[in-house]
Amino acid sequence: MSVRRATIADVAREAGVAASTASVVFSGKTPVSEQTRQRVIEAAASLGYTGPDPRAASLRRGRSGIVGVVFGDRLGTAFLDPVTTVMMDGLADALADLGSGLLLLRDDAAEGELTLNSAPVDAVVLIGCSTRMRDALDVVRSRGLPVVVIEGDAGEGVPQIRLDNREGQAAIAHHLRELGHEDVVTVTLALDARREAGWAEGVTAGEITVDVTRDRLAGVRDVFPDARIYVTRSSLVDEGYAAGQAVLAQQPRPTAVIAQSDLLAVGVVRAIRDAGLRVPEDISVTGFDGISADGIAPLTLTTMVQPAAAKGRAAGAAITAMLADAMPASIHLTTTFRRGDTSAPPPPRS
Amino acid sequence: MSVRRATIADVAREAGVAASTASVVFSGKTPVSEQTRQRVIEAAASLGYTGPDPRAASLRRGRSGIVGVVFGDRLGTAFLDPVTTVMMDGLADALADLGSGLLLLRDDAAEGELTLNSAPVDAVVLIGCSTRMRDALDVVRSRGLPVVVIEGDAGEGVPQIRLDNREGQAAIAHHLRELGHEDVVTVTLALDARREAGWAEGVTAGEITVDVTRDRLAGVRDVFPDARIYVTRSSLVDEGYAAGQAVLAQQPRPTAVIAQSDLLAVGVVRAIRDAGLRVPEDISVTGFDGISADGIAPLTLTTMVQPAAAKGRAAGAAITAMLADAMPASIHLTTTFRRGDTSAPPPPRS
DNA sequence: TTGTATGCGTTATCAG
DNA sequence: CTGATAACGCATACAA
Repeated sequence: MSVRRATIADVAREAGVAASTASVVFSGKTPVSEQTRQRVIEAAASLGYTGPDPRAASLRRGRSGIVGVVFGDRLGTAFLDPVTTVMMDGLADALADLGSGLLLLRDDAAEGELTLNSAPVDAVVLIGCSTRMRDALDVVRSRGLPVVVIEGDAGEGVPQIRLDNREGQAAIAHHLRELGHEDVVTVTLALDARREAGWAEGVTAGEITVDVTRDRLAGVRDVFPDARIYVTRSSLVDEGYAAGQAVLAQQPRPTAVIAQSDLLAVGVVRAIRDAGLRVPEDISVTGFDGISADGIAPLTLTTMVQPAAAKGRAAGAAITAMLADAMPASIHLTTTFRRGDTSAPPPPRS
Repeated sequence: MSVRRATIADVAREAGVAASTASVVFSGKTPVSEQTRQRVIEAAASLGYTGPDPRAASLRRGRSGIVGVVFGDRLGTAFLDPVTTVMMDGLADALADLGSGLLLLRDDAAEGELTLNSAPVDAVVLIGCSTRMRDALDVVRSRGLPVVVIEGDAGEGVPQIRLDNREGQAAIAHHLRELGHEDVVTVTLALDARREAGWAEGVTAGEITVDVTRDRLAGVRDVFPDARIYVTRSSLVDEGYAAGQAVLAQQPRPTAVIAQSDLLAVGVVRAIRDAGLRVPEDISVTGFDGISADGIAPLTLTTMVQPAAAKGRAAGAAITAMLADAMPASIHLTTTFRRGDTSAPPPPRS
């Protein structure tokens, strides 16, 4: 069956032209007379030639048309997060304009797997910034590939796509303070790659390697320096539920819970309801992200809405610029406050 | 900065060995004396050489280590579906064992974009089977690439990963019939690429180009030949909600709704509740997929659970086999019934 | 507008 | 265990 595939040389011979001419017919980079074009097309058809071999073309051109996206998580976990999903969609859009495809890569690739330095990519997008991401950065640097970091700090020379996580989270905290809350708990995303869940009182910024977590926590502390802290492993409803249960077991019980993501917030709300308490009458709950958070009907979450698709598109635009040898500036996107009905004044002191 | 990257030839010269020897040091395919290995490693380090250029390597080897996955939808839409997400995770796992990465491709790629025939892929996974998928199949065939189809029929010679959609849906229908239901509505996924929503009474199997939709509908009709049919555009909670509203406007009102996906079912349940009716007392609702369907607490959906991750893994295994020149058999996975509490006997006739 | 020559960076093969 | 050689399939600069 696949004895040997026809090459452009075969096509050229069949059509009676030079290989370079045939090549040009397919790339369209140079004018070709209608007559020879036809001959080449026909020859190709008769030989079952369907266009240049992408491998050879990319060696010659020095470009593969592929952009690598590196995830810290398993793919399934990453895409479980609606923010990531929407962001990837924006990224795919922007890259489609560039004519590039998206190659999914993990940063913990084992021996023999396709890795950042065995993958034919023209550029790389790093998401988040765990410790392992640093290694990824080294690889990318030494290969001289353009790289953009979303929600993480990769040092100078690497454009970033950032969000005003601290300011946004502080805005939520202010909102709660103005409602009269004084005793709040914050439920955070993972602090580091170890991903352990539980109470973490005296944690300092230096111990937190995940930028998003650190910045949002700082925002809370700007307003509530003494907020108790419950750490989760990742942004999942179930994790939020467990956190909510832990919070309810606290004495005294806080009057508000500031969750670092909508998914976590949904879990917290559920836990509160299942315990026979009411949101927001007994406890207020806030989220972060502004995804459509199902599952707490008829309530809607008080949250900060982030432009997730724009984040992806911005990354794509930055990549486009870098491939054109321009050095794009880092981009700072902002969140907007959305008042839902999960926040209200605290219940009267008992 | 990037004046010119070092090549393996530079490294070999620096180390005082032949290029082929240096190559072997990196690939590990042939024994090399410890001494020369060291020399090569050092030479590489001093030149900043980080390993073979993937583009050149893949041209030479004839393999890129990349598997393309073709989606009919936008990426964001595809990953909005939890079944797809989980399946992709399984696929990524299986391919990681193979050492391959996942390239995301769309089947409606425009001019200049990276397409199935300009992408350096070793094999292809097609998901679903819209009409456009047929074109994708032609391309893949003419390039002689191994291809696997998930939940679609690509004709002979193409291994399929299938689900017992018809039998599974019939099992649900039987369950409802045994509870005493006689008047049911089924809320289906999209019939074709046009994706129009609304009632579709006399639709025949021939008019349905989406295999999943057709098969599940057939399952319903095996038990309820006269079931009314409401078509949605895609598997989303909101679509299910709209469908639910349409169903409630029907006269007479059915006693049960068979949704073709859990997400649709959740939407239907919400619509019913918002209309002031109860599930399952007034109307029973069933789903399909067995994903963790949030949003109808405290109920859990009566549904058919499908092995989504296994679907992805099976596809990966099939690809692995084909790349080893074996022709894998098609794989038929089965769903299992899960009784939740959204189904109950119909209310007494009024 | 077409053809000629050259090299992109590797790695398989085989002889030593 | 090491080295010489020959592709892999194409696209570009340049000459005709």
